Amino acid sequence: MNEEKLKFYKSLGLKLTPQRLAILEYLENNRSHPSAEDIYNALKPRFPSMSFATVYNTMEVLVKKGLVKEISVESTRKRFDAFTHPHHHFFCKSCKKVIDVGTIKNNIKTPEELKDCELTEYQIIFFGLCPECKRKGKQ
Amino acid sequence: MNEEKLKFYKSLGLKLTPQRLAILEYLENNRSHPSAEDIYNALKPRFPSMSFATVYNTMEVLVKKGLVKEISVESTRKRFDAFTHPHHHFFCKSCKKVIDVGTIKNNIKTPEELKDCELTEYQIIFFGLCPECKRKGKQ
DNA sequence: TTAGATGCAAAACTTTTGCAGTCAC
DNA sequence: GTGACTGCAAAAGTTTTGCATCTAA
Repeated sequence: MNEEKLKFYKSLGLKLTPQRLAILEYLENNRSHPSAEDIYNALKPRFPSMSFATVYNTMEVLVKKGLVKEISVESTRKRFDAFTHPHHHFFCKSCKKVIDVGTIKNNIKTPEELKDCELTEYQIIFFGLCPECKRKGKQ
Repeated sequence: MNEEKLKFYKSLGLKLTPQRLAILEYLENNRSHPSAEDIYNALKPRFPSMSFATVYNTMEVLVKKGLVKEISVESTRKRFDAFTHPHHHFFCKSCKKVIDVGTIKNNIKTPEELKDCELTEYQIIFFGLCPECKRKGKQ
């Protein structure tokens, strides 16, 4: 990880432990929208003593700092997304893969039903089968 | 529940046990997008012996028959929606309430990234604070 | 009569919590 | 040195599973 990034992370008030750096590095090079377990498994070889508590704690901090988003594609576990530019998602019902989708051209207006709400964002999630699962005839 | 509905449910091949009828009735008059526990708690008084297994089993069947949808607004538990006309959702980050939103006027085109996928549907979820939580200054 | 549903309990899976020890700053 | 982080283990919350019993059709 380069100096600039390290400075940036420190400027956010993050205490940069080896575990956190490893998580940040893993997320940087990753568009797979990993679950907590994915992160844990990926880092286990380098940090055999690392615990789930550390993963969850770190992810909570990163979400608070705005570096990571939780996405609600699966209804029974969290998936994390470190690509924070506005975009949307596709979720494969068969293999649970998530694919990034660029922003939608036509702007979506605030619906009438929500005029008294305080809106912070919206997500669009497409569902179906990814190319691989489609080809394999999954459903 | 009227005759017509009963016939309709039977025509789907549903075995209509008292518990199932109660769940169907509960869902019919309900736009709160209940969790499994909400359903369980609502029916417990009438069916003190009912179990979670029955709730989950029934919901699985109803989802398969297309009478109910699972919605992914929370990432740690399922929420069910028995209103099957096309629509979208708002999720209050504070009180977890879900509000129905009508379909969006401008059609959303299939994104280029997904041209090789088999798409079955898309969901739009708005996030923020509902009017009550906004007024109370929640966050 | 019987395929399929129920109820119960145990297990599985994911996330959260408390706390003692440790470490980045 | 100190506040924040880590690791561990236990607990909490949700969903799934196996199986004996029961029941709607």
